[in-house]
Amino acid sequence: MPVYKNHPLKIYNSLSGEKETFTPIHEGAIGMYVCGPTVYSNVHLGNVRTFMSFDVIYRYLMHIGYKVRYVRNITDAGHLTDDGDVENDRFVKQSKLEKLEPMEIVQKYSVDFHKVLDNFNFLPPTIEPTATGHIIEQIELTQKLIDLGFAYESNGSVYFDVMAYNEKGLNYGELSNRNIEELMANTRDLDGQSEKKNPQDFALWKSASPAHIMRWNSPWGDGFPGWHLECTAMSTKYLGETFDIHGGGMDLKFPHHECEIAQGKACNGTSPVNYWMHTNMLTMNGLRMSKSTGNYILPMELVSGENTFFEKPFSPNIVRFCFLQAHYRSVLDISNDAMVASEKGCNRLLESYKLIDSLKASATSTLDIASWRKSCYDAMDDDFNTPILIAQLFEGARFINVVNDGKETLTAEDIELLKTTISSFLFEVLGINNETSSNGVAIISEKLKGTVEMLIEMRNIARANRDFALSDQIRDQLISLGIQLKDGKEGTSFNF
RNA sequence: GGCGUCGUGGCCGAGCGGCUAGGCUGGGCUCUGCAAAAGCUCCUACUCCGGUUCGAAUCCGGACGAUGCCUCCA
Repeated sequence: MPVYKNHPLKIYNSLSGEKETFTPIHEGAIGMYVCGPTVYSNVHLGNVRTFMSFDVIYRYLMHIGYKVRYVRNITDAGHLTDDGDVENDRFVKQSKLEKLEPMEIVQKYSVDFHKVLDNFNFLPPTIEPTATGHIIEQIELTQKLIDLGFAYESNGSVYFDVMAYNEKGLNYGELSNRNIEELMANTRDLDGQSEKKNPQDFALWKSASPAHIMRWNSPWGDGFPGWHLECTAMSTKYLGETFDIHGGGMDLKFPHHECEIAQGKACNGTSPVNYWMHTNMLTMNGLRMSKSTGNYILPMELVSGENTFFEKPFSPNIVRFCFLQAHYRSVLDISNDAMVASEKGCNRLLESYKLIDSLKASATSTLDIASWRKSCYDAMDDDFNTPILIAQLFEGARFINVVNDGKETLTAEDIELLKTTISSFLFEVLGINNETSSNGVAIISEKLKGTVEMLIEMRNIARANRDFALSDQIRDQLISLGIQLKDGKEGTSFNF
């Protein structure tokens, strides 16, 4: 029997507003689509949190035996800053600012995006399609929507007709709980909206002015695709007309995901997605991060320490651990205190794990490892509750420590079970990197290691001679260099 | 104004009708030449006001306060 059979997954579905028992369309296989970044600037830390949530979801689904096709797109065209103004193409705007070609902007920030994700130990998606690579599919979809009476052409642009959609008994607004009449009443008039029949109509294809560099030929003249359409085009192509999971940030719910549902239903008559998942926002020091207010930090600035918000650098491992200590549907606030707390906690987990191979097996176990292991799975099966999983891992760390102290006993089989459970959840599922040292710095040099060992030896001689002034001097000077000596029963060891 | 979400101990953060996570900080203990580090251990909170219930942080109503979306945004 496949492993996932033992794991009745519950997923909170944004569409119904309830936790639902997860049933994939195809036995044993899952199609998952997550809206990727628009590569016109550096990835936002909040972006990292969203993608990290889905990274862990992807990892867990595979861990319990599912075959997962994970599609995460890259938006490299068509994302306007203002739907009404063609000249607000993000890429064109940014290319003028940086004096680069639009595709140089795309390349620059795609590279940045992947670099950050590598640093944070992300698994790559199985397919990472780009909008510009799917222009033909988007043109075809646009044509289909026109043919079916869901879209109209106007001045070389094509818009989705929200009223026509609603008149056919389909319900625009079902995901975000919006009422179309109220939407109309509350929409501000924007410049350039005149070519739309209705302010709620959204662009499927945008006509490009002669000055516009990013342009493709279409039945309606030169132009570029609308943002909402690319996700429908790519998800349909790689995952089918209806697929299992679609994810993204909370703020994409409306209008982006709402539009995807409308496009999918209009084209295929069925809702494109069975389970909608939305991650919540990340705040810093209690405030929303935004460039304009200055409450803003780049992922790599957090790692390098080159910023004014945090007193020290934090390794990607610690950031990952911190993010996963909150549930993906909750707002998470990061601050110096929160990061320091995460660093200590994460290190405690990692340090205890190092002891597991030296644990002595006993004839009987006084701890119930099997039921503890089950509670780890229960946590993840309940809408991917990583905070509870982490709490359980701390319980596992305690098990190691009390057995190590001889206060409890474990059989060899239970020790092995404890080890594989911690390692599969901590490293494989949560994606914590076990290769780095406690503060995330890569392996120290042999020379430095030898030097510190020599100093420890000299200090031990001083201690044997009761020359505590000298021994304490060695200890204190090393600590001021960031090298922590640890006197234990087995001698002295050290930590960076 | 419309549609949502949320308010938990010093801090972060789960839980979401009874059994009251976890981390950090702080106290105690063990270890130690003394420390540090580490380990064990202790510290019972749910914005306010009503209501439902044998029983509410958890459900319902209201107030207040935060916050997201409604215009690009993870």
